[in-house]
Amino acid sequence: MRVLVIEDDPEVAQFLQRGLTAAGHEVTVALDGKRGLLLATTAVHDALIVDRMLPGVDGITIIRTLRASQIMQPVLILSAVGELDDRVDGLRAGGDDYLVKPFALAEVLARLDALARRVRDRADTTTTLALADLQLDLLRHEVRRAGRTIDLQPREFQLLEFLMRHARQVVTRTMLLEHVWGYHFDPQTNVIDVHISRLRAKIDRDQPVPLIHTIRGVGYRLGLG
Amino acid sequence: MRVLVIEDDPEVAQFLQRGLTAAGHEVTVALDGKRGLLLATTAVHDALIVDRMLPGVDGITIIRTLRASQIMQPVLILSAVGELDDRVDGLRAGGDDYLVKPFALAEVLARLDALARRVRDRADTTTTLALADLQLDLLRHEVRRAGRTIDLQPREFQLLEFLMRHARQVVTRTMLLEHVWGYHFDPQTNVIDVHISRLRAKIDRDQPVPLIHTIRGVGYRLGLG
DNA sequence: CGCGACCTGAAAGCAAGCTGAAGGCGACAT
DNA sequence: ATGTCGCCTTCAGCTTGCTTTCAGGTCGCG
Repeated sequence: MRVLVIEDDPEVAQFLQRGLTAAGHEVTVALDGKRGLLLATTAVHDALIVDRMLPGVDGITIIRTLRASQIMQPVLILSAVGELDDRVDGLRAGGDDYLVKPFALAEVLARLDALARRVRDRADTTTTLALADLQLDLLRHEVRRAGRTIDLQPREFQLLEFLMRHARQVVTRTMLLEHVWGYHFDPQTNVIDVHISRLRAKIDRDQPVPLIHTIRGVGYRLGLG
Repeated sequence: MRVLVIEDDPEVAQFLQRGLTAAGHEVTVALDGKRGLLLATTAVHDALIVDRMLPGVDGITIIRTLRASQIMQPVLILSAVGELDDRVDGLRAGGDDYLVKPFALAEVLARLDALARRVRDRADTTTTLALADLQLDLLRHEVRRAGRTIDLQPREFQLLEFLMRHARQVVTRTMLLEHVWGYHFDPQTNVIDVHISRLRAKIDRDQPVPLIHTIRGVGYRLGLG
């Protein structure tokens, strides 16, 4: 696991570097906020450990900046004892966990593992789209509703995939034509209606709760309610 | 900015009322939780200041109830000193910021501003139009008033969207004909009246505060008062 | 190479429900 | 008091979307 440590206290920094390296992680250390931010945005890491108090760019600011740039690596925040407001601010800014100095190495490792696990879980779900009791496995090319496997035609599968990637949002006919059919014009036929109808027959038929909803004059929406 | 203060200590309540009013805000005070919840759900506010400890309905309960009803006004929580778990609970329940007694007026004002800014930013990115307890989600094509989902016809939706994009402004009949109907002439019928009527029936019926107002001889205005 | 199964998209019939026109009533202002 | 303006209801026409059927094309298998 590649870990970036942003910590200005050289003693703490070295302690972390040694401990984490010994535990089999690959560690990069930044001794001030500016350099830390640079490394965080340019190099690749699996997790960040950031001190709350830093010279130059503040720890909270670093997290905020990263989150604003859609960089979602897990962040473990370090803080001096008893800084109550810090804790709240840190978590609000997008930190994932909090550790108060002084801390034991074992604790750092444990929290790091927990963060990594959380991220991994998140990553696993990217090959699988899910909504309510409907699941779509992209790798196995398989669709399930309420536990039953459902056979879909290629076009139907594409259609459902697009709908699930935009779950709960309204999807217009134009969007469907563009992304599912690859048309950049209106074919002047009711292809969409037909395939929605076929998809409905397989997904929603015999189900107590329909998932495909028509928004008259606009398009369709996949979701509850 | 309209602020609802829910605080049972009359001294603190008065302190806030005076200070906020002096700073140009419009302040409503509720001295107990029950009345506070009533006001929060019926009247319209830009922000709430809620005491953590209240007789009757608890502060955390109020927040939870509001959030469950999809009322997302920013909430600033007040709490006695050193109640650490409270702070966490409050934020978990959906509070936006925390202030520990005793506090300076300047701090209240600063946090209030910060909350307002944050909410404004949030609104920009989620493509959601909001006015009072009325929300219009363009992405999901969904309208909610006081937490209840409302079904609108396409034309009604367009009409409401236009009104919300010009909230608090007077919208003339000509503007509506042009932007909602696409007419560049007067159809000599009462189409607008009809649809305003239908919209009112869905938006304002059974609501304590009407949002659609007629400006006789001019047009309509969406807003309070 | 030929046959058959199957997928896809077009067309037509049908049902639902949205829209806009008209008329009567009520409210407001002068 | 009276006229004007706006509100609400009704109703018919028509748009919109759903479903079924059919034909062309493709792929796989023998």
